[in-house]
Amino acid sequence: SYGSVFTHAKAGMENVDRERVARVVYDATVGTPHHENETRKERATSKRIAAMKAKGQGMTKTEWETFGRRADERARAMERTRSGARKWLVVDMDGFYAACEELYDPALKSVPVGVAAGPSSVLTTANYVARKYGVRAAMPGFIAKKLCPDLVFVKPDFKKYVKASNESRGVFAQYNPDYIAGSLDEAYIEVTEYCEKHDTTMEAIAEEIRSKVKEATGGLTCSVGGGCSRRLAKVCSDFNKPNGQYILGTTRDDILKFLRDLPVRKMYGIGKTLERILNEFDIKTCGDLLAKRATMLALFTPKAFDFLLGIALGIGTECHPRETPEGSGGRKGVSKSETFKATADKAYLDAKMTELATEVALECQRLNLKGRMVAVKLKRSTFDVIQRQTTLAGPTNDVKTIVNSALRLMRNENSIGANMTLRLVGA
DNA sequence: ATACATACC
DNA sequence: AACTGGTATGTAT
Repeated sequence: SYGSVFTHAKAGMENVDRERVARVVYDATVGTPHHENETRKERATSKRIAAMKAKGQGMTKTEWETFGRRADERARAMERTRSGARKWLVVDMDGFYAACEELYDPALKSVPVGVAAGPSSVLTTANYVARKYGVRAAMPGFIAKKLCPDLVFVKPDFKKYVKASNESRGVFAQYNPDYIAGSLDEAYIEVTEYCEKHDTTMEAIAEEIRSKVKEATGGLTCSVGGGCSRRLAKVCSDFNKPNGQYILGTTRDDILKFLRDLPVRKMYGIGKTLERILNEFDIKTCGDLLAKRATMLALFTPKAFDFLLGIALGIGTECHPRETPEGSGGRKGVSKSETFKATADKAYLDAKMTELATEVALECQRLNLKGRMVAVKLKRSTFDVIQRQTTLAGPTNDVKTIVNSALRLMRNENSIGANMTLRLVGA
């Protein structure tokens, strides 16, 4: 499991000794509750795969032919929506948090750095020196330390990141004030109009943005991808990372050529589990995905099929999310959760839940939002997650209502298993 | 509507 | 010994 999470290609990790990383990670974790839980989840995925395979094997030749025809029809229908008229850029800062820290302490540039709240919590970023050892974001600190004993831990300091983020956003706004901020270190910018107006190209703008961002932030580098949809621009932003750019042509031919040998895992939305499932059906690249469209139609849900076919053809929403009904809405949820030393102490858990649910209510009030549903998340010492939710009479952001609902949901579970030991609660 | 899994940064 | 936190969305019932 860890193998596929921690060793799959990430910028700066091309020459990593994957075997060593897999071994170190395994040795450090085998037998732990977390590892047991991962194994349990893997077995669930295996079951899912087995069911899909059985379904496929149970189908007659005629049924397969029908799926083949219908998959072709769907592909033709999707082709009719291909336009290629828009120009999207995605800007992604390189090793953002770590790079920000290096800005304030240049000595960090030459040593392996991991940004994490503490030496045993999870890394938010690793600098490129650390990545050579296989250390990367999302890796627990104690494993990172095993891979790279000289790793220097730096605590995250969001003030630095917000400042740099705002500086970079000042640059994006010059090209389109309606850019979409993904996170602090990522943005989607539509430059169709800008290219028209200034008679320029995505390539030229990408160069400009990279140099202006470096200037505005006092030295941070970023990578830029370009294409006719957000999805394609996004993959391209990773193609020449760090401090690089890649602009994909906008014709069908350019796109299919690019996708043919591109591993499916590179695409936004395909993670470790879906990659594993697809691999089981001999689908490794986006080209394979297109070739096996009949299999996908037969075995995946309609939504999943549309998603995968869109990836295979390189067709995705080219418009701004505000132009679609779904994208026009604002925020959909507010939550707070906290991990602590596993305990069954009801008084402690009650107090924690009260504290977190209160914060959620106050955050809703601050944002002027009301919710219709309260959900709690409990994580047992065994790492399995329990989620319970309740629908309220009407939208609210009242502290008492939210706290009481959350407590009731948690107590319901607690009364079932008297020995429930939790390591996280959230609302 | 509810429970839970997956994915992203 | 030790594996986050926040948000969104998909799947299954």
